This record gives sequence, structure tokens and C-alpha cells, in this order.
Amino acid sequence: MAACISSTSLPTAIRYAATTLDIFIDAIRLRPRTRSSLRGHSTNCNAGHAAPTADATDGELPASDLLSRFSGIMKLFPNRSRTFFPEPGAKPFQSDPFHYNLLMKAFSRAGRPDEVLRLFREMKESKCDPNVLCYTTVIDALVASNRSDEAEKVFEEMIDSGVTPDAASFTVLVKFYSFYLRKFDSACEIIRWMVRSGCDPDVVTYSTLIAGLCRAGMVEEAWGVLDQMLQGNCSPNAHSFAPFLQAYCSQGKIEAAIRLMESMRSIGCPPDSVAYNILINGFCKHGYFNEAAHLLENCVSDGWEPDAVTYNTYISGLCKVGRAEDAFKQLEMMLQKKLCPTVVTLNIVLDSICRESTVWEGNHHLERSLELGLEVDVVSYNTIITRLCDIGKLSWVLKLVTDMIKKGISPSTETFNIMIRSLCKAGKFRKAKCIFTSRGFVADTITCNILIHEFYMAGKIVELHNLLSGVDMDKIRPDSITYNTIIDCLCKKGKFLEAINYLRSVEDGFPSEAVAHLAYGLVRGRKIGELLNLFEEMLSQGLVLDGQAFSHLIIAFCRNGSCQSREIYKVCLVLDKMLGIV
DNA sequence: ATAGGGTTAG
Repeated sequence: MAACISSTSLPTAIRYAATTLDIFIDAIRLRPRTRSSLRGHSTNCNAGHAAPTADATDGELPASDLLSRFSGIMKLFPNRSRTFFPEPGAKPFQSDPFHYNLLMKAFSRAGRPDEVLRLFREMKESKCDPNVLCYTTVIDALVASNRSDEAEKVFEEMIDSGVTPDAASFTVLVKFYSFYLRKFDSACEIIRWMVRSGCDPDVVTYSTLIAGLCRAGMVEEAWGVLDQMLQGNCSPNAHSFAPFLQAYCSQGKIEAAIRLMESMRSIGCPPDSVAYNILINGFCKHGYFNEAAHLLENCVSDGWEPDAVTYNTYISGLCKVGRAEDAFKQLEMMLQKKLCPTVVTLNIVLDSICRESTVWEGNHHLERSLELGLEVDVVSYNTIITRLCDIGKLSWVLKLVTDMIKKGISPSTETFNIMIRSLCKAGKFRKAKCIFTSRGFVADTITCNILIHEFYMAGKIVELHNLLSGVDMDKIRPDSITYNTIIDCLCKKGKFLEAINYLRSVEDGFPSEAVAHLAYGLVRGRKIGELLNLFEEMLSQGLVLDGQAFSHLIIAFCRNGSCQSREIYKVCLVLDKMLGIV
């Protein structure tokens, strides 16, 4: 995700923040306040909410000692390693491809493609010829930040300068087409090109393609790739199966996931901790807590070791269903196993405190974390900001944004998305627009989805159009939620024909989720004939209607109260259509 | 070293 501020150096961030915050301050009609004046303000906004008074902020809060227990645990890990983020403008220790690559990779990890490009330019200017690894790092950084044109240019440049691409550089392109663009034909074309260049695709190449297919819900096609892989004498590993587990778990097909784990064992490719973590996540998301506990209890005999992510997953699952006390027992288990809680663990706990107790308490714990020297990141702030937005405390949001910048933590696109959504929900569209159009703010797909939903439903269509016309649509691609949002909005406004035509115009054919949304909208709008025509059209194109469309249909019928009426025969007609009976 | 897992926003 592109950061909003293109440089992490503190002076630059503050200079930048000054311009953004001016707009923000103007937007919510507040003058910048000092710390003490904010405290004074807090007593005013106490009414109805358990906002902290000056006393509460300074002393211990009686309601929960969650964080003190947490920080007690964290203190047992004094030498926790922190992720290394280089300063913008950093120079390599030595001017050779190896050291340049090392630094470029660090910037790529930190989500700073412009710094990667700067180093890449510097390399070439200082006559230090980039090797395959350097080219691959640059292409990967560009792919990860959705800058496809530039990535392709660098690939061409690599070939033009006589550097032979290896499996890794081709695989980065496969990742781009498969995982990011979902253009699987192009991804396969790259693989054929690889073979022609005498560079056989390896297990990473195939696993990358499998990951893209599974993420797009094309599990059958992914199994096809696995077959292709076996035919090419390339053995799958745990990476090759993880995307299948992920797909099954996200679709709630827990049984299928368990069976796959067993198959992995029987073919001599036993599940590793990542596979178990995916399964535990699936268990938690679908309420199989006993099974998750059982899996952890038997880890030794099953031959795997839980890691920090395992516990973060499980703790988060428990917190989400309100079992904070059980979550804490797991945190202690984590400690017993000498696993170090991470900033993600802290964020899970912070979110839980905000939901279980109050956002004020969450905020108090965030401040305590800082005092205790615990690692805090942009997600910690976003967590608190989200809940502050929920209860409409925009002045506190401003305070937090100011604080995080002072701490050297740049607000992310997410931070601004949270605020934009909140301002729209409060009817403050002009203010939301100020943030959106402020210099340096990099909108993403989610920003656009929020704007589409909020502005369209408020009838501000011209304004929406103007806002989105300023967006570089090559860099922001609509996703499945964009389609669903647009279809829902059109249906809710009674524009059924537009909704149908919009679905037809969607590039990926008829995405099943979008079809399901349209089916729902049409039934609710009592446009059964139109729906049947649409299904007819899809079936004639050889497309398959899935169960999702049908379940949306049934829900819509029930909500309309049509289940008791004669219209129920229409449902049967639709079902027959879907089954291909008529 | 190019691939898979956990936290916040639609």
C-alpha cells in the first residue's frame, strides 16, 4: 500500500503534515490546540461517553488491566529486534551491485518504490552495472506498488542491456499478472516465454500462479496448474498448498481444508506452521474454537511448532468473539513457549480493549505503550482512530494524527480512508473532499469504494464524478467490492437497467459475487423478468451460475415476504434455470 | 532469494 507521505524522514513528514493538517484542521473547523487545551476540551465531550478526565489519563484505569498485563509480558523481552527501515536518501555501504541490492530490498520492504528507483538510477549513473538480482528487486518493488508500466519498462531494459533474466525475474512478472492483475492468460504466456528462453519454471513460479488463481476463486484451475507442475517433474512444497488451504478456509469449507492437510502429510509434504496458521484462522473465523484448541494441544505429536503468528491468529479469533480472558491465557502460553509478542499482538489487544471497554481506554493504553517503550505502529493509531471516528470524536482524531506524526509515524492511506468514511457518514462531504484532494494523499481502491458508496447514496453524483475524474485509474483498479458497491447503489436508486448494463461492462465476464448482488437487487426491486433474462444470457454464453447467486436470491425473496406468496414459483423457475432444467 | 499465514479502512 502506498504511503501518503513519500518520505519517512521526520522533518519532511512534519513539513508535509503541516500542509495536510492545515487542510484537515480547516476541514473540521478546529484550531490547532495545545495538549492542555485538548484535555480541557475532553471534559466537554465527556457527556454520554466515558472520556478520560485529566485524572483518568494520569492514573490507572480501574476497568481493565489488560495492558499492564500485556506490557508485563512484553518487558520479559528486552532485546526485541525491530524491523530495519532505512532513512530516505540512504547510500549503500559499498558501491557494488550486492550492497545496492541490499538497500533497495530494504526500501522495497518499507513500501518506498521511489527510493528504490533513486538507488537504481544512482547505480547506473555511477557506472555500477545492475545484475539480475538488482533488476528483479526494482521490478518487484514496482509491481508491489501497482506501477505496471514502469515494471515492464525495467524488464525490457534488463533484456536490452544484455542481462539474462532468471527464474526469479520471470516469477516476479508471473506474480504481477496472476496475483495483481488476474490476467492468467498473460501469466501463462510468461511461463511459455520462460521455457522458450531455456529457463524452466520452478516450484516458486508455479506456486505463485496457484496463489493468484486461488485468490481469484479459481480453485479448479489452480489444481490444473498443480497437475502441470507434477508432469513437469517439479515437486510441490508447503507453499504450493497454502493457497488452496486459504481458499477452502475463506469459503468455509473447513472439512476440505482438513482433508487437504491430511493429503499433504500422505504425499510426504507435511503441513508447516503457515499451513496450520491458515487452518487455525479458518477455524476461528467459522467458530470452530474447540478444534483450534485441539490443534494447539496436539502440536508436538503432530510434528509442528506454533509461532508468534499462530498465537496472534488465535488470540485475535478469541478477541473477536469477546473471549478476552481466554485470549490472555493464550498470551501467557505464548510467553511460556518463549515466543515474543509483536506489535501485531499489541494491536489485537488494543482493538479488543476498544470494543470491549471504551475507545478512551484503548487510547489510554496506546499512550501507556508509548511510555513503556513498546513498539507502536501506524496500525495501532489507525485502530484507535477508527473507534474515535465511530463515535464522532473528530477533535480527538486530529490530536492522534498530530501525535503520530510527532512520533515519526506517517499516517497511511488507511488512516485517511478511515477519516474520509467517517466524515461522509456524518454528512460532512465538503470536509471529506478536502482530505481527498489534499496534496500528497494517495488514494487507493478502498478510498474510491468509500467515495462511490457515500457520495452516490447521498445523491451527489456530479461531485462524485468530479472527484473520481482526478484519479489515475490505471493505478487504481476496481476490485470485486467496487463492482458490488456500484451494483448495490444503482439498485437501491431503482436504476436496474443501468445495474444490468454495468455488470455486462465488467471486464472479468460476470463475476459471481457481482451477479449475486445484482440478483438480490433485482428481486428486491421485483424485477424477476429482467433477472431471468440475465440468467438466460449468461447460460447462453456457457457461464455457470453458482450457489451464491441463488442464496442471495432466496434472502431477497424472504425479505420481500414473497415466500408465502404465489411468487415463490418464480424462485423455483430461477432455480431450474440455474440447474439448466429449463 | 522470486512464492504462502496474523492486526486497522470499503
